[in-house]
This record gives sequence, C-alpha cells and structure tokens, in this order.
Amino acid sequence: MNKRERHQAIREIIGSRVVGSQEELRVLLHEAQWDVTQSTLSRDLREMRVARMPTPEGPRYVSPEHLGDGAADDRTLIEEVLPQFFSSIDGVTELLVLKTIYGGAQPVAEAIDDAGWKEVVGTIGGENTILIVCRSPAARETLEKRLLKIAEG
Amino acid sequence: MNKRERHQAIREIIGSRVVGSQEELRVLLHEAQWDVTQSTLSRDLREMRVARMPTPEGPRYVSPEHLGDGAADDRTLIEEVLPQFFSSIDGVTELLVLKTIYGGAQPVAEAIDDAGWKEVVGTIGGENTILIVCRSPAARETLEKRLLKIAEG
DNA sequence: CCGACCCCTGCAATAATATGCATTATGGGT
DNA sequence: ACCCATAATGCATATTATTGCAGGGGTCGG
Repeated sequence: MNKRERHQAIREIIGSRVVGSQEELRVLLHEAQWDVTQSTLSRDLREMRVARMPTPEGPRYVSPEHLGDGAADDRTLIEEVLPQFFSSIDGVTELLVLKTIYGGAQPVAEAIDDAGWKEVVGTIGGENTILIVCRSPAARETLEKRLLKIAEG
Repeated sequence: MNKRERHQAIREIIGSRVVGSQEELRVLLHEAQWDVTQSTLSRDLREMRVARMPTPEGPRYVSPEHLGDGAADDRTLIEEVLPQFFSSIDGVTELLVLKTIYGGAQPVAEAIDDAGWKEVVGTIGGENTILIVCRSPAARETLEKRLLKIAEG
C-alpha cells in the first residue's frame, strides 16, 4: 500500500501500452501485484493529472508530461554545432563558461551532454551561455582546450 | 448545422474558460446560438481529440496542444515530481547536477526551491539539467543522498 | 422526380468515472 | 506503547460519457 510507487507503476503502464479505462488499468495493475479498486485509480489519475483522450480507436490515458516526447529528434554532434555557434570560452575552478551566438547555447549544451565526456558533471544552457560543471579544475583545463580545438573547426 | 464552425466555437470556449463536463459545454454553446445535444459533443470532442484532465478542482477539457500546460501547475511536491522525472545525479564540491528527462528540469527545480532545504543556496534549471548550488560539500553529499532516495520513490 | 447513399444528429440504453461516507492504515507526539 | 490527527481506501451510488439505432436532410446519377 504505497501510493507513490503505485503512481509510478501506473505511469509505466500507461506509458508503454494503450489503456482505455480505469477497469482495464486495474486489471493490468493486478497482474503486477497491485490490488486496488477503480475508485482508487480514479483518485490516482486525478492526482497525477493523467488525461483521458478520446480517439477514433477509443479513449486512452496519457500523461501530460510525456506528450512532447514524439518531438525528440536526432542527436547533434559537437563537431558540427560548436564551430557554427562558438563565441568564447572561460572558466574558474571546476566551472567552465562557454558563450555562443544567440540561440546557440541549447544545441551546443545538448551536444556536449551527448558526447559523454567524463570530465563533465553537467551542463546548463541559457540563450547564449552554457555553464559546464567539471569534475575538477584539471578536468576543466582539459575540457577547455578540447572545446577550443573543436571550435576552430 | 456546420460541424467545422462548431468545432471552432468549441475550441474557443474550452480555450478561454474552464469547462468540466459536456453538459456544461452544451449550455455555453447554447448561449452562443449553437444548439446540439451532449451526444453530439461527445462525438465532436473525440474528433477534435480534446482530452479531459482531472484536477483537484474538478475535471476540465483541454485541447491536445495545451495538454502539457497543467503538468507543472501546483505539483510542487518534490516527492511527487522527482520520481517521475529523475534521470541521474552527480556533483563536485558544493555543486550538485541533477538530470531529468527532457522538460523535467523546471518543475523539479521549482519543487526543490519550495522544499526550503537549508543545504540549498539556489537552483538553476535548464531543459533537462538542474544546477543546485549547495552550502558546502558536506551539504551536497547530504542532499545528494536525500534526492536519490526520493527519486526511487 | 426518384432512389441510393451518404453524413449528421437525437434519443435512450449502456459503460465509465467521480464521490459521499464509513473504515482502516500511517505517522507524530508524549 | 498509546492516542490522536490525517491520509488512504473500499463500497455503493451519483454523475458523466459513449454508443447502437433510427430518422432527417443533403447530393449525385439516372
């Protein structure tokens, strides 16, 4: 009887198959050892704000936050985007600040994430500035040189 | 008796106010000189793929393109929002980098702010990454463990 | 003008969801 | 360990949505 875990289970189910009614969901949950009534599911779905969307093939439940997932496109290579957007780079301790032309921060930040470099703890991109958190000051220096090299083409 | 125009009228109504039932929508349409039964509206809403999203204040109809809107509304509880979006966590010194699924950074950052934890100096959220500035490396470790625990449900 | 064939709609029956109330679990505080 | 306050749940039922069916217009080809 753990509501939070059950919510998670519900998300996984409605995210991976077509669920058209709360009764149907109840059966699917039952197969996964969750045993609750339709009433509870009605309340769960409200708390989770799961919407019921009618379609020609019948209604289906959809998590609002997963609706934009279809928009996800192909990954971008850092070698392609950085020379195109690069403006300047600087940093202190384990922080690296990379500036790009306007609008370039997001794609570049994404490309850096995708590169999967071990020196990188994480990146945050605004409009034209990216903050890169590095694992150490030494890692920052390594990364700074690498990015500069890539930026030059 | 023009279905297309009626659909447009429906879009305008549900886009400009809260509509909680088809009967309610029927009355509103009636005030705008559209006279149809609830049955017809059920069919219209299906053709338009208008979803019904339950909320604490009662159900409401939302156009598909606005479906994600309510997701981050007042669900500021970190326990609710983190398991849903969590991807990974890492950090250095007093910086903690939390990664989420795409689009999850904002709501989670907001939830962390709302939690009011003393270890947190501040947060910055991008698209799928949150930078959490902690009060000290020790605070960072404490927070990292706590968030990991919450993320697991 | 007449049918044949649509699509659209209302009506009424059926299916699905939401909720008031009573009961049981859960988490603090002492 | 006990008690209280709060939250979670099931049951029965109210509310809401969906749908099978039949009728009303349109349109097109004869």
